[in-house]
Formats: sequence, C-alpha cells, structure tokens
Amino acid sequence: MDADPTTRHRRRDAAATRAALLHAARSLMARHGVEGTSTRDVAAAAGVNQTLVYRYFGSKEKLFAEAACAGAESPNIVTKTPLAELPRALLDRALDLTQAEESGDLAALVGAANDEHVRAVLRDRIEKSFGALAARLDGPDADLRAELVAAILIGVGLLRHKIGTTATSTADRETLAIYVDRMMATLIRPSP
Amino acid sequence: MDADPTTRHRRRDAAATRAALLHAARSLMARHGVEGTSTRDVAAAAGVNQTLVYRYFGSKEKLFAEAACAGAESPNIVTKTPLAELPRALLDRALDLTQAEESGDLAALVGAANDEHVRAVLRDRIEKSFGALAARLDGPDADLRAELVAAILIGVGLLRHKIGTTATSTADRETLAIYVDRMMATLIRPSP
Amino acid sequence: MDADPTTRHRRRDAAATRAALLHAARSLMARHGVEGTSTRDVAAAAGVNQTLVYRYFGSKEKLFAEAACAGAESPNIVTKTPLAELPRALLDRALDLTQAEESGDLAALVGAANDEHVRAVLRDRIEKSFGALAARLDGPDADLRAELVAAILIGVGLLRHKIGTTATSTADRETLAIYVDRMMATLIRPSP
Amino acid sequence: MDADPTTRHRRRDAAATRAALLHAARSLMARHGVEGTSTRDVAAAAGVNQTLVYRYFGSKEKLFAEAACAGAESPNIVTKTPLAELPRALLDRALDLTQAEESGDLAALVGAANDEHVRAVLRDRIEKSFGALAARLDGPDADLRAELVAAILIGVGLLRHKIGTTATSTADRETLAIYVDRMMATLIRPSP
DNA sequence: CATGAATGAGTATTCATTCAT
DNA sequence: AATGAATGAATACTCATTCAT
Repeated sequence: MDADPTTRHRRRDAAATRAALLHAARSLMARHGVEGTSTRDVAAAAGVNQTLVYRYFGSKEKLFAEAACAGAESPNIVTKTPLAELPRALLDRALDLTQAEESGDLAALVGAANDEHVRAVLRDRIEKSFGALAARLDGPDADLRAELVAAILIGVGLLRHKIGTTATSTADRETLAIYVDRMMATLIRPSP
Repeated sequence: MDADPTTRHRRRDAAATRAALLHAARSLMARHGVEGTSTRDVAAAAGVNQTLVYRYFGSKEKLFAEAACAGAESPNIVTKTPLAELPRALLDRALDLTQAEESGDLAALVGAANDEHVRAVLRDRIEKSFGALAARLDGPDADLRAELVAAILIGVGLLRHKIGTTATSTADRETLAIYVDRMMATLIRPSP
Repeated sequence: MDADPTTRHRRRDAAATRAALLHAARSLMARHGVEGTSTRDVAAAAGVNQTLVYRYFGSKEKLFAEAACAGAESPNIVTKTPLAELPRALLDRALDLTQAEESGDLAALVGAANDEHVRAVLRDRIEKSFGALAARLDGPDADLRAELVAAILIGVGLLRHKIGTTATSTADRETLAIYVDRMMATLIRPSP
Repeated sequence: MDADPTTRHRRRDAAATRAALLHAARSLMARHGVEGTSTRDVAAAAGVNQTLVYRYFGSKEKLFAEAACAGAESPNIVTKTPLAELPRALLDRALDLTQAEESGDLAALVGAANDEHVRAVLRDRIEKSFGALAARLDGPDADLRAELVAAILIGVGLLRHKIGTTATSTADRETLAIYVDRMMATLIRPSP
C-alpha cells in the first residue's frame, strides 16, 4: 500500500498523518506535560514534518486539546458493565498502560492538564463519561459519587504511573483491586 | 515599615526574599505546572528581581524542588489525629486553599509534577507522610492502604481545584466529607 | 535580483545564509574575539535572523570552530611557491586584509583563540599548512622551522592589525618585506 | 603579620588586596581573555569579595587595563643586556611562564587583547620597551626592527603556550634559541 | 574596610509559528 | 500534500555594577 506509483512525497495519507500526530501528542503529553512538549518533539515522534501540526491542527494548543478528547469515544465500560464489576473493569482499564497511551489515560491527562484548553476538554470528557455512570446510580449525590469514582482512578493512576510511590507502584493488581473495589463500593451502592 | 516608598532597592532581607520566591513558586506551579512557569513569572509574583532566583536557589529546577518540599514539616495531622477523625481532618486541609498555597497542597503538587526532580521530592514526601500513617494501621497492606488515602486526596483535590468538574467543585464540604469518610474508612479500618 | 524591497523574509538560500554567517563570524571574531562576539552580533552583521545560527551550526561554538577552519583550503602558497619567493608571498597574503577576512587570517584567528575549540581547530590548521612547508625544507628541525615561519606571520600580523604599534603599522610593505624576508631566510635555507 | 589584634575583618591590607586582584586578573586574562573572564572569577581567584574590584579599580575594564601594564617596569633586559646576548635573554624571559604570569607575559597579553583599552595600554607598553631597544640599534628602520623583535617573541609565545602546535611546544629551549637567535640577529645587526 | 543584597541589561538557546516552494 | 527557510518572542541563566550595612 506504499507502492502506489502516483504518490511521490506522500507515504502516509492525510488521515494517517493526523492520527500519528495525535498519538505522539498523547504519549508525550502524558510523560512531560503540555508545556514540556514542543511541536518539534511531537512531529519527530510521529515521523512527520513539524509544520504539519499547523496544517492539520492550526496550533499547538488545538493539537493537544484534540489529543485530550480523542479516545474518549468508548465509555461503554461505564454504561454497560454491571455495577458490581465496574470497579475492577475501570481499574483494569486505568492500569493498562498500552491502552492508556492509545486512548488517553485519565490520570495521565489530568496530570498534564496545565493548559486551560486541555482542562476544559478534560472537564467535559469526565463529566460526560461519569455523568453516564451517575445516571445508573441510586440515591442522592449521584453526580458527585460518580465523579468520586473518577477521582479514585485519577489518584491511583497518578501515584502508580507518574509519582511512583513504592506501595502503589509495586502492588499487584489483585491486591490493588481489593481496596479499589471497597472504596468504590461505598460510592456505587445506594447510601445505607 | 515595609511601605517606605523612597526605597528603590527592595528591603534587604535575604530570608524574606527567599521565602517570597518559594511562596510564589508554589502558587504558580499549582496553577501552571513547572514547565509552564518561568523564573520571570516567579520573580514578578514575588516582587523581586529575577536574578535572585539564581542567587538563592541556583537554578529553576532547584527552586521548584525546594518549593515542593517546603511545608511538609507538619505531618502532625497524620500522626496525631485519632484515626476516626482523620479523613475529615485531611479533607479539610486539602480543601483549604489558603493553607494549600502556603504549605504546598498535595494535589496541586502532583498536578505540577512533570519535572523529574519535583517528582522525586514529591515521592519522598508522600512516602514519609503516609508511611507515618501506615505505621498506625492494623492489618495487611498497611503501606498500600495509607498511600490510597493519599490517592483519594489527590484525586478529589485535582477534580475540585484543577479540572473543576461540576459536582466535585460545587459540592459543599459537608457532603463531600461524607463520601470521603466512607472511602477512607475502608482503608483505615482493619480489613473485615 | 537580490534587492527586491518587497520581500520581508530574506531570500531563501540556505547556502548563502550559511556563508554569510561564517563570513560575519570570521570578521567579528578577528576584531573582538570569540567571547567578545555574541551570536546576535554575528546574525546582525550577516543580516539574518539570530536563530539561523542554531539551525545551521547548532551552537555558537560550532559556528566559530567552522569559521576558524574555512579558508584553509588554499595552502597552495605554501606548497607551490618557490622557496625563495615564499616569504614575500606569505607576507602579502597576511597583509591583505580583504583576503584575510574572507579566508581567515592567521594572526586574527590566533588573536581570537581564547576558546578551546577554536584553538584546537587552529592548531590542526597550522600544523597541516606548515607541515607541508616542513616537507620542503632541508636540514634538521624542519617542523620547528616551518612553525617559526608561521610565528613570524602571527607576530607581525598582530602588531600591525590588532595592537597597532606605530612602526609596524605604518611601515610600507616593501620595507617590511625586507626584514621579514631576512628573518624567514634563516629558517628556510638549510642551516649553515 | 596576620596576627595584628587590632584588625578584625582585615586579613590583607589594601595594597595586598589590590595586588592579589591584579595578579588574578593577569593570570585569568592570559588563559581566557578579557571577555572570557568575569569579575567574579577574578575576585574568587584572588580570594576577595567581588565588589572590591570596583572599590579599587572602578570597573572591570580599568582592572584589566592596569593588569596589562603592571610588570612592565623591568625593561632592564632590553636596555642593559649586551645586544649579542639579547635574543637569548628575551627568549628565556618569554618562556618562563611563572614570571610571565607574575609580570604579564607579552604573548599572553597580546593574545588576550580583544578589549580596546587593553590594546591601548599594550601598544604603549610595547612601544616604550622596544623603543628603548631601537635606540640601541644602528642603521635604518631601527623602530621597526625593534618591534619585529617583539613580533617574534609574540609569535613564538603564542604558538608555544596558547595554540600549542607540536613542534614549537615540544622543542627544547636550546634548539628554539638557535633559531630565534638567528632570526633576531638579522634585526639587531646593522643591515649589511 | 569589607560584604551581602539587589538590579537591569545581556548571553546562548529554544519555541511556536509563518512563508515560499 | 509536504518541506525547508525564515522569523520574533520567549526561556534559563550570567554579567557588570550599585546600594546599604
């Protein structure tokens, strides 16, 4: 598919270039934050020319804003998983770094959200995803309780993958799941 | 006696200048992250000349590393508060923005930790503070459970003060305390 | 076709820009030394944007190192000129300031060599150029005698063009040639 | 002489501090040039406070200008040494690095003379020292011939101590003296 | 006499961004 | 569609210099 004789310069089509830039942006953003990542870094990681950032996204800020939303299109976990299994499902997703880089890990994005645009995108994204969870919760303060589920994921994800405190980083997933499940259960079950 | 308008040069008080720089660094770091804050910004916020950053701290990185440590000297809450009252005490401290800026709010620091030096300082700080809590916990995985207490504070703090999701930002403190208390209780009480 | 006043951006000619920067660097370096010349000065003298120094050379040091090399590609004088005529030929070249600025005058470079990188380049350059002369000399200490030929050119060049002592600066070239010829003759002729 | 009980802060008297600064300035200037040496470097090398540069010399430029003249007060070599022995005497002085740093080696100063003030001082110094030699020379162009004696010292000194070309750096002094003697002889003897 | 505190202008270097091809 | 050339504003950091004690 690279041998199309009509393309000379064009190894990748536009869509692939865009996607490569978004992927690189997400990955670098998780590690170094928005301000700590240059458009040159992103372009280099994507293997394309720096100016294509501007061709496809208009500005650095817009690139990162779009990078922060992309991947949020699969909130199926939140809406489809039986509530009893939800904590474990969410934890698995949060701890799967590969998927995290692909689809934009919540904790990584929160940790990188020092840019107001990114923050706005992220706010919307969280409210939409966990708003869907709130709709499934009985009892009072459903919105708040749903957001607190997100808070746990964010806190655990940051300690494990960004700060790297010993216990949280080295705990095996099963052990971690026990405590996360207990914490989230207090939020998901209707108040006693 | 500080308002004498005839002085062109600032009051010559090394300790006060250092402290002003640290305070400004902590405040800006919480809002814009380390990479998003310039030494000029810090100096301007502190009302002192930019070069004093270098006179007193040697480099931007060292300034922020020290800013991330400072304030950790009061872990009395963690060690002295009765366990039953600890969740509320920790939450109060985390939500008190004034004190947060003074003494280095945990969530704010985590959100700004895109710099490896800052991360290292923060890791040590968390492990020391919450290691002291772990020592008070009965049952297995005390270290992990203590760190998860920190995770909750970080998650809630970031949602409320940095991302600003609606429910968490607007919840009154009493309501928030109910759920935080329940979550933390599952960690603090010996496992059933 | 270079004088079109409607172009805001300079003519896009990478080779010309590089060359202009090298030329400016050599010229300023001769007058103010490496440490005394800023990249802004160089860019301004070349009429180009300062950042192009970094695009084309990577750093100030590399710019000046390359400036110190360039021009050494014409050691034909040393290898081709009959030995009897060599002193005059070398003197003419050393006193021709126009050519000196173009191709990197020996004395000027030596006078500017307070940077270790520049010194290294210059050392190699002198050893190569005057090593070729040594190969043509009969008798003992050929290498040393060849380098002493260079020493004379350096000493005379510095006194005449940099320090500006009266006699050496105002002497006409013919008179100077008499004495330089005598001095060099003692080096070039096989020892008696 | 340090135990005077009436001095508290004053380890060195004013004259000693001045001298220490001049000594340090000369030494650093020879190695890194004027522009490459900061007043802080000088003060540190002299073991005194940086501001004393301004107390004693008024400015960096004046410090270095004075450093460039100091030490020139012993032109006895030029005036007293029998002409036949002069080349060797001058060479010995030029190659004695210890004395060079103390009294301001000619070549080192020339190599550092990228500052106009320093150049002016140096010009005067050379013209005075070697003007005294000119007065002893018979025949035409005495001034020029005397300056060319200086040129040889400068060229040899720079190659040997600053650039470090192999032959000149490694030659033993006796061998070097042979050729320097021959070169200078063509200048000192009345023209044939 | 000596020193630490403070300053503003400058340095090398990198950034996001635009132009021309 | 894609690329190299060019730009101006910013960044971290250093300098020579002055003030206050």
